[in-house]
Amino acid sequence: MNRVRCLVFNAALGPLDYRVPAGMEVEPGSVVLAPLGPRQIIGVVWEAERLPATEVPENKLRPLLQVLPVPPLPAPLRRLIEWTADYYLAPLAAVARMALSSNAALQGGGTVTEYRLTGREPGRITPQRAIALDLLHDQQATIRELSEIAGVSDGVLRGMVNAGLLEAVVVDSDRPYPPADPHHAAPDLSEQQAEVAARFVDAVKAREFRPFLLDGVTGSGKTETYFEAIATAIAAGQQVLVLLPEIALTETFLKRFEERFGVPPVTWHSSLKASERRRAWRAVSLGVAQVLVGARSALFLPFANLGLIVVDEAHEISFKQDDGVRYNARDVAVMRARFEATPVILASATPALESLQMAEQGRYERVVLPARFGGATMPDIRVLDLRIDQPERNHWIAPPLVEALKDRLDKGEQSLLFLNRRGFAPLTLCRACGYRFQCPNCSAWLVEHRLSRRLACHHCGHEVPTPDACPEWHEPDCLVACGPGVPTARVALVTSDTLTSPAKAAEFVEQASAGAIDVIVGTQLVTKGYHFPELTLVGVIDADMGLEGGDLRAAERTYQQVAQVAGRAGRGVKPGEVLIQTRHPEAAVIEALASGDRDAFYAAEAEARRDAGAPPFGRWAAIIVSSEDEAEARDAARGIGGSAPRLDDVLILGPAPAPLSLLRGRYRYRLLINARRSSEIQRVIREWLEPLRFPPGVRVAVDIDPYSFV
DNA sequence: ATTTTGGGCACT
DNA sequence: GTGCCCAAAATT
Repeated sequence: MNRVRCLVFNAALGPLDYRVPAGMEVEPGSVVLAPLGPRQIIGVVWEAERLPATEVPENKLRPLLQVLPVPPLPAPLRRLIEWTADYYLAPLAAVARMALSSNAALQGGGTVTEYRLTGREPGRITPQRAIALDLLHDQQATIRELSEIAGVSDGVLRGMVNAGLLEAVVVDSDRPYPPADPHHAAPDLSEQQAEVAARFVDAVKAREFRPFLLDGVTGSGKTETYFEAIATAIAAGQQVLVLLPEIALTETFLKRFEERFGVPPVTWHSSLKASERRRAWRAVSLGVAQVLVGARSALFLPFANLGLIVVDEAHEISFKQDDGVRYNARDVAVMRARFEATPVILASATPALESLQMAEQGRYERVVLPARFGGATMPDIRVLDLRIDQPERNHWIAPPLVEALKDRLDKGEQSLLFLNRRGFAPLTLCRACGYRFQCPNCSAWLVEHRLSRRLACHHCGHEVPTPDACPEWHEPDCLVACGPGVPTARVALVTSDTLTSPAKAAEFVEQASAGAIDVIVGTQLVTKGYHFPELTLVGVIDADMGLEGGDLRAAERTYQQVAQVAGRAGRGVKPGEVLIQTRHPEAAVIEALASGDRDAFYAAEAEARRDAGAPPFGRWAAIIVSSEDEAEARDAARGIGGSAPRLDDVLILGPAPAPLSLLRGRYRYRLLINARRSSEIQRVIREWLEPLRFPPGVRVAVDIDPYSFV
């Protein structure tokens, strides 16, 4: 009897055993269609040999229906999935699912039918058709995607197909990508760059696990050095995975890649169309995609022949996934490199303390690129004490920064204002009573999107039209948006809300490079990747944001963000200037920034972390309990707290309402666990939670090494 | 997660 | 007995 154990998706179930019918060939990693009750679900064969036939009797086994026409998940990826599930206390199936991230690709090659406007003169035009005609210019996608884009039903679009307004285009999902040429434009490297590149190239040639920490200031030419490693890998017929923290950054990367290799790399991010996703997934799994650049979800793609992994901006906290499987793509990337036996390069101008510590222990090879490439100098950094230089009422910018902005406007140079807060949109409040609008589903304030005249929640997407008056005061026009107060100028907003796609990012870069923008106002996004020669002034609006909050990594993040954004100034021939607004000029972070003493900052930060038992010297974990019913969530959390193990080296805090105590309509409570570096915190939590049972509707999630503390 | 089941209850 | 609602159990 041929029995296999499968991970099944679509369900919160453990592995299930199935019978392999005669004539069907499966092996570990095979993607299969299996019966489950009356349904059919997709699963992966996980174990095929030496299964104990104990628990499920032979006669209960049902036969697998089909092996899907894709290569089995390779052994190194299966090991990675098991490691991730084990380390982050996540269900195996949930992790494995991340590897099968294109349902369409699982059906094999073949074609997808997409539609585009024909440009024919419409005869009968209905309001819905007018909307579609207006919004679908230059779009080509499936009916379902077009109806999403235009906001009309698919019936409208099908009607337009019949009326000849939309035409079908058959797209082959296995059409090859144009090959990248490792010798297309060999770069002119500095001596230092050449040395670094040679070390990477050697590691790729040796095809062994070697983790590198590439530590180089902004503008030192890190990208060029790892491009040489990429060239070596693709010349040897291997695949390369490049992870970037934000999809908005890919556009700059794509340009540089194309200049070096002649063609853009394959991309992977959440806004890919189904047909693109299918094409990329298949090319990766068949081993024909040479270089794939993507966001953290690309990490679990089933590469057939991986030869190198690069994690750029490796310090970025967006590599930490904060829902579903809560993994840190930076760390998992290193594990993947270990299992695949390839080098991995973590590149950053401001490495995470954890990464520096690994380098110090000799577990990562630290590679340093100190000089700014092309002779550009580091900008002058000046600290503005907001307690002395106070901004005008309802404005954020201190007079000296306003003066500096005006000066750049007069000279025709560009400025950048950096807000290190989530979302730029100004807070809308009533000028009379101070009323603020709160999201009904989340414990968060709504922020204004001025273009659409709507108030929106960043967490759940709840939106309402901006009202004319405060609901408490009823005075018309009493609502004001507290804005930055930028002097009259052509201003561009750069946030993850405005740059939602690579195309929009490209448009912004083009405008800014052409000098069509005087002042760029942005959040984290603007801190890296962009290179504008006319940008000579950087203003940091509020360097203190988060410093008082007690967040474990607040100081490090502030340091990283300000150092990165400062690196935007003076990248051309003109020298740059950076003004930092703060209420705490005496804080270690601010002093380190002002004096440019990076080592002093890291030393102070390491000391603080050691005292707090925080990573990399101690370990934290969180247990998050959520339910739509607040009392139910609280009771479940108390139940967990009540059965907490008493251990000498493990400190358990809470339960307390989680930082976002209401998120997407669910009430959340949290317990925090702090333990020594050497303790097996995962085992403790597993044994603690395993015997507990919760009412349906209560979800319990574990976050190993959480990033959001506030 | 989704579907099936089975118990309790009102109604005929 | 039948229909209906809801909670509990099963899904290999």
